[in-house]
Parts: sequence; C-alpha cells; structure tokens
Amino acid sequence: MDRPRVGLKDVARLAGVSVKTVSNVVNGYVHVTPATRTRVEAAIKELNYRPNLSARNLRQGRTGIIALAVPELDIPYFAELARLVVAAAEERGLTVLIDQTGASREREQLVAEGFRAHLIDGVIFSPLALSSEDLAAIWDASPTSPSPIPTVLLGERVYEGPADHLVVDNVTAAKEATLHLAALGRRRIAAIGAQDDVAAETSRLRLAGYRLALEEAGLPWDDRLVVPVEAYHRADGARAMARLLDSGAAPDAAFCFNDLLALGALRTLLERGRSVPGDVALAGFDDIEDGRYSTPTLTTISPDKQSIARQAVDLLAARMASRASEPREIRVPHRLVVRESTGG
Amino acid sequence: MDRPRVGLKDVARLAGVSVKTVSNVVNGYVHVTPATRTRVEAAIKELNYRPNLSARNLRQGRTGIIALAVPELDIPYFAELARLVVAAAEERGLTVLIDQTGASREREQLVAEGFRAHLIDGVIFSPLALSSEDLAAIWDASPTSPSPIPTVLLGERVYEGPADHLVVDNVTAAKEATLHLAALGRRRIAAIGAQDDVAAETSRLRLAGYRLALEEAGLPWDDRLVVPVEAYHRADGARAMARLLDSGAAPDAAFCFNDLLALGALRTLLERGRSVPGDVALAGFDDIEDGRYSTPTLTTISPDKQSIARQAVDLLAARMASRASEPREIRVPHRLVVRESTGG
DNA sequence: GCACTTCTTTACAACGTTGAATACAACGAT
DNA sequence: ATCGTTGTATTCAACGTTGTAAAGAAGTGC
Repeated sequence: MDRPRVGLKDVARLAGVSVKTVSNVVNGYVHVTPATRTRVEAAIKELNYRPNLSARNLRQGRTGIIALAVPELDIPYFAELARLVVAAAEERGLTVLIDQTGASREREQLVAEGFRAHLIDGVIFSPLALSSEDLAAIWDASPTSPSPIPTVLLGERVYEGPADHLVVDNVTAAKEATLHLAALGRRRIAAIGAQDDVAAETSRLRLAGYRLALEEAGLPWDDRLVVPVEAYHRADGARAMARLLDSGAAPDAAFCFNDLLALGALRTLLERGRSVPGDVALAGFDDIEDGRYSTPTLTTISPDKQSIARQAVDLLAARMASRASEPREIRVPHRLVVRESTGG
Repeated sequence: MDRPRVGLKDVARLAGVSVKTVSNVVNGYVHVTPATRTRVEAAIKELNYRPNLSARNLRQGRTGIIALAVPELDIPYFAELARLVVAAAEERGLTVLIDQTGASREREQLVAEGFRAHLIDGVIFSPLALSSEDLAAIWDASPTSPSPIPTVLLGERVYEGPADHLVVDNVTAAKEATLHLAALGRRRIAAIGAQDDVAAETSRLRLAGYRLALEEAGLPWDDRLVVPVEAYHRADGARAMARLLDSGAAPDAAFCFNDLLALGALRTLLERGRSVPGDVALAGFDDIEDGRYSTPTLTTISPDKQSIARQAVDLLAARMASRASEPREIRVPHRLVVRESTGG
C-alpha cells in the first residue's frame, strides 16, 4: 500500500517519448507537436503525475517559497498582515511559509541568518526584539561567506544594511494620535506600551511621537503617565491601565501603542465603572478588526496593511531577481481613524 | 556579487576529507574521529555551510514540511490554532506551511488533492466548504494512482475515508450552550450562524445541538429565531442581530455559532442600547481571546485547542510514518465557560 | 603471525528535474 | 543538388544529498 513514486520517467515510458519531452510539455515549451502533447498529457493524467518540487528546486536553485517572519500569529495585526501577504504572494506564484519568532531575540537572529537557507528564496521580516546592532553583526559577519538572503524589513528604518525597508512613520503617527487626544481638551494623557528593552524600536519611536505631541500641545511630561508593558497583548494593556488607575495618576486619556493594549485598557476601565470616552478617552494603533466592533469602537492609527503586504512582496520579488541594486525604502501611508473611544 | 553556492563538496575540499564524511558529521553519525569532526566543523563554519534541504528531501523522499490548511488566518480561532500547531510541529522537527483556503470549495479541493504534492509530507486540514461527497470523490478517484497524502481532518467526523479525525462534539457542545441559556430562564433563544449551504457541516451540527436543547428544555422551535449568515465574521454577527431585532422576533438570548458572530451581535445590541445579559444573554463558541476582554466578557464553548494542535501533529506524524493503519478518530474535550454575557 | 572483529573513511549510485548541446526531419531559397 | 533555417525530439550532465557496499586501519584473541 506504499505510495508508488511517479516521475517524468514513468510518464515518458507510458507515452513512448523521452523524459525531456514530458518535461517540455509540463513546462509549456512551445515546440511540441499537438499529437505528442496530447499523448503526454493523457499519460500524465493516467498516472496522476505531479512534478517533484524538491527536484525542480534543486535543479533551478530556487524554491518559490518565501518566508514571512512575524512575532506571533495570534496578534491580529500580524494575522491580518499574513493573510494579505499570502494573497499577494500567490498572485506572483510564490508560496509563503510563516515563521513565528515569538518576539525572541534568539529566534529572530535565526531568521535573519537565513536558517531556512535553501528552503526559502527570501524573507519578509518584522523584527521586534532585534537591535540594529544584532542585525549589523549578522549581515557583516563574514565577507567571504554567502551574501545574506534577500530580505524586506517591515517597520521603521532603524536598521542599516542591504535589506529593503517598508516604513510606517511611527513617530509622526504616534504624535498625531496624541495630538488628537489633546485636541479633545485632555490634559493628562497616558502612554501605554513603553518598553525598557533597548531593542524595542517600535516602542521607542511611538514614545518619541507621544513626547513630541505633548511638547507641541504645551502639556507637561509626567513620568507616572508613561506605563511600561512586557508584551503587546490585551492582558498587558489591562494590567497597565489597572496600575495607572491605582497609582492615582488620574489620566483623562491614553494613547496605547497598539490596539490590543487599548482593548485591554478599555476592559479595565469599563470593569471599574469608568466611562470611555467620558472619563478616559482611548486611542490605539494598528486598526485591527476587533477595534471596529468593540464598545466603544476604537480610535486608532490605521496603516495601509494592504499596501504593506503588496509592496513587501513586490520589493522582495525584485530583490530576488537582482540582488545587486541599492536597498530601497518605501514609506507606507497611515491615517488617524476617529471612532467612539474618543467621541468620534 | 552573486551568491556562491556552498555544498558538501566545498566543505569536503577545505577539510581534506570526502563528501560523505562531511555528511556524516552534519548528521551526527557516531563513528567519526574527534579530530576529523573538529576539522570538518571548522570548515563548515568557515564557509558558513547550510545543508540544502531540496537536495536532502529529493534524496529522502520527505520534506519535513506539513501543511495546515485553514479557511482564514485572521479568524482568531484559526490564528490561535495555527500558533499552537506550529509550536507542536516544531517540537517534532517539522515545519508548517499555512494554506489559506478562504473557505472556497475549489481551494479546499486543491488541498485535499495534494496540490503541494512532493512539497509537503502531510496535511492538517480544517475543511469548511467541502462536502463529504467532494472528499470521497477525490480520495476514491483513481485506484491506480498514488494513495492520497496523509491527512488529519479537524472537525466533526462527517467524512469517510482514509484520514484521521480530530473531532469536537459540536452537537453536544451546542446543546450545552443552549441549555445554559435556557437554565437562566430565557425562553426566546435565538441561533445565529445557520448556513444554507449543504456543505456547511459545522453549522448543521451546531444547529442540531440547538434544536436538541430546545426540545429538552421544552421550548418551542421558532423559525424567526434562527438567523442565517454568510460567513462567521463579526460583521455577519452584527448584521444578523440587527435583522433579528428589526424582525420583532424579540429574543432574550442568543447562541452564536462562534465567538466572532457573538462579538458582532454584542456590538449591535449595545449600539442599540440593549443590555447584555440583562435584555439579551449571549453565548459563543471557540473561546477566542477577544471574548475574555470584551465588555461584557463572553460565555463560550471552549474546545481544548492546545490538545487539538498537539494531537493533530501527533496523528499526522504517526500516519506519515506508516500509512497502513486504520484511520483513527480522537475526541477533543470541550467545556462551557460561563462569563458575564450570561451573567456569570 | 593469522583470522577475526570493530572502527573510520571512502567511492559510487541514485533521488527527479532541467539547461545545453545535438540529432534528425522537413522546408524554402539559392 | 546544396545550404541554411526552423521545428521537434533526444541525450547527457549536473544540481546537493545520502544509503549501500566496501576498503583501509587498528586492534583482539588465538
């Protein structure tokens, strides 16, 4: 009952032609007599032949598989992104392999080093824990060794190196969100999502935007309003808001560094009988679907995920085709979407 | 600047040994002198050698890659499942390739036919649109042709065939959820998530459970309380609840066939000033994280996702090892988690 | 010293595919 | 007739790896 392996050879024998002719038919080579083609196709069907991708890839040196490396799949932002990337890649005939790094520095290093070398042709990489030094160290490591795998980095351009970048302007976006809260007349705007880890670039940038906004609005900086978190999940947001309320910092608004944090914070606020946006206005970042159905719905920064996915695949495909070109950087548009959590 | 290909051959030359010896070192073969081993390892490092998986797979006839085919990645239930499956597979040294079927019959057919043949060793498959007839047609198609790819099916056992099954008892679970609502004294319990499509097995089974519960609780069946949906997203739940309220069916509870529908329904209720669970109690299915942070938190059926993921990988690994055995069926436990949306 | 075992390393073939080179027609133009 | 040209099909080698068989080295027991 073992699976009989069917190869070009078997098809060729059945059709009475050479192996190469079958290969030609499979690959749509032009110069094949209709008669032969028909015969071969019949044989293919009869044997239910499928080309062996491993062999094809071995021969051609490419696999047609690209990796998408994200921290976690069940963070809705990344799940939504993954769906779009898979769809965009498919249009180009590429298959996407999703790698979860779990936001661990070690696993991100593995990805950057190309540990799936020879299995994938390129990586779309959303680093979270990796510092620019880490990345530089990997890429510059050995001048004699193979050049790094074609890579497209998602996120702010904080990494030097041969990779293309798809950048969301975190600083400006965070500033816009915070200014929006200030424009509502809120004076004690909290920032939820700071991270001590120097490698947490995203957090650093959004915090910078928050700071700029405070300055521009003439609001004082208050350390107690800046709440660190361990990760960017709902639970962290909920805990952070609880700590904030317990500390007596008395915020009247909060800019959360992503939507999950905001949803967690929202839960804590409602649980404790605070009204949103009445007592505390909330803004998030990412525009995940959850925020469109929460009560109240969530004001957020909406990066153009569709555009991120499509351009990431385009950039990567271009780099796989010719790795010689200069690294490119493409700015992804974002916009502030005002909803109920800030009284939209 | 093109990538120089590094193979066993190159390492062998540098280390002054045969290709096979290098291969032995790479594969941890026992009988290698420490001296040789060291020398080879040095060469490997020097050249930054990585084994070529395509070649290895071609040789061994296996790829070490399994596919997880799910309808959509940004349905939180599947995202959570995907994370767990990837983790479980990794422990066994397997890589997971995620395929999105988009719940389209055509794409599900492709998966079942093994269109990634020779690229993957097996599939964990969560069919949504495929009927048992479809599947039977594919599997019985050609007795001469290769046996179907090792497959583990997730969901109720409604498919005959050589695949293993991991079944959640949808009927019982749905019945439990509905009975819970009835036990609260609710008399007009709606069911949100019916689907006309005969292929929508999940919907059919949960509806059957709902019906059983009504009978057991001595409640009358009311067509107007059974609301069909197109898909299982928040938007569908929101629309369904709106239709329900507008129709004057006046429900005092709703069992939603998944948590996303329930969250959508919740949004509509709150938007219209109904209280939950005061006016309408809500129960869902899947126990996604969102439901633990919504306000009110969501009562739901919680299937043991961890167990699903682990056993799916185990079953698949077993079947890949020997495809001769009888198809197995494993029941996955579930439990009712009572939260605020039913006054928990 | 000899046969025997055990350890270490090697040569070779094969996995299924495709690019390059080539053979062989058939054809029109010289 | 001869020469190129074009269309069709084939042969051969190679991609990088590993299983098999076997060769060489080094002991072990008699």
